[in-house]
Amino acid sequence: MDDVDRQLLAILQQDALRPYAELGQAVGLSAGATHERVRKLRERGVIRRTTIEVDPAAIGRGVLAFVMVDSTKWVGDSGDQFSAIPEIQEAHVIAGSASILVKVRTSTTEQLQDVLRRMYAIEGVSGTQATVVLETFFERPVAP
Amino acid sequence: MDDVDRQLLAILQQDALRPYAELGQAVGLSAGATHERVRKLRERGVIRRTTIEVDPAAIGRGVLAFVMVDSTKWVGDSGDQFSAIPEIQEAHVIAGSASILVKVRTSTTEQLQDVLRRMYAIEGVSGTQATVVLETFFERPVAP
DNA sequence: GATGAAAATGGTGATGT
DNA sequence: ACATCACCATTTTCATC
Repeated sequence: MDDVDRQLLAILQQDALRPYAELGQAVGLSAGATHERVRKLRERGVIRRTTIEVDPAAIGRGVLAFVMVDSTKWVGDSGDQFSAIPEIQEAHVIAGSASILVKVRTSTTEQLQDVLRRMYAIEGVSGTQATVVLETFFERPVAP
Repeated sequence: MDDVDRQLLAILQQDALRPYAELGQAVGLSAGATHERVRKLRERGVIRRTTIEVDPAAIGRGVLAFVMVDSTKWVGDSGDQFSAIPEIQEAHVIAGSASILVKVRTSTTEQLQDVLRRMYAIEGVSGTQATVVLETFFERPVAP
């Protein structure tokens, strides 16, 4: 993980389809050497996968909300329960007054309400506190 | 935006490097037609870009926190101020008691503290409430 | 590790239905 | 809007340094 690797990651985050020849030119390496670098980054798991960024509004997910989930029981291993709700994009165990923080995307606030209902059905969940997003300033990849 | 488009998006989210021939086979189209579909999805902005998913811990961003930011002034157009802090991965204007919610990734909690310090320097910011993530259940693309 | 070139593969565009 | 095909850029591998 030297500086060249970090540069490659930064470029690939912006456009993962750039030819190795161009990539190499940007970092001062041959296409072959660049290919080898990227291959190893994948192998080591630094690059988890190549994916596409989809506009949430275009696929009927225009409403974004963060929900703090309170619980009475230990919910540290109920990740699958949250994963079963497709509208939940992220779920984290947190330190603080609440237990779980989830990021939810729905098409309407009614559907958001329905997601809350389904979360209450999870064993141990005793409360939710939803925060609706009015405007997203930015969402970007982690800077290497 | 029919069902085929949604299928294509779902597959490409998992692996954006799948050949068009394979993609087409999965949805019952020729490689050429599939290529055309994907091209239009890009053109329409449904697909924003193809990118790589990087393991945060591997690039020294092992600490994840969500921070509620309180403010005394209107901060609805200070997105650039937050954007200037590279450790901030997301920033949203929210409804509720706080004004802004940001997602921060740092290598240490000391560095997290430093990010809070830099946020206080933003005009109008009057308080922060950080919630540190202990474990991430999952983070996944929005389901089409 | 990096290089450079050869071989395999998939992207791209024209044409026709 | 889709299928087929031909061409060319890119990926991928390998011998070499």
